[in-house]
Amino acid sequence: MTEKKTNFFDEVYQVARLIPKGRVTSYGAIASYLGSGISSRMVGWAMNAAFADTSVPAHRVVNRNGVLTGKHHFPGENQMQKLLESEEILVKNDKVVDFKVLYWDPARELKL
DNA sequence: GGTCTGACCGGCG
DNA sequence: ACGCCGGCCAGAC
Repeated sequence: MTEKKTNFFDEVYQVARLIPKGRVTSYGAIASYLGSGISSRMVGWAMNAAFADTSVPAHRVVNRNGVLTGKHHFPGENQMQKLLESEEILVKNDKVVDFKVLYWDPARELKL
């Protein structure tokens, strides 16, 4: 099989790009949407490379608590928050305000 | 070439 | 309620 084997990295990028503006999602949500053969940790690791890609809004991906866990990886400590605020997403104490409201679940939105 | 960590999550004690 | 551990894949030392 010359097919690419589980390049879940690309899959994560695709889903991340599908995140609507002003919305956020979690690593586990993407992992769950991609199905078995992937865990949240891998999403984060994939995001590490995705964050280097401006085409991938990695700043819209947060953890289950809605906390900007990966903000420390951005070029600026407040870079991630700045990007979120730029999209009308309020961030307080490194946490997304109304996270559950802005939460965008691919397994729910893309399922239909 | 083996081991460990890594932006997490969920279950179990 | 809190703490620890296991799990999934891949890259780095």
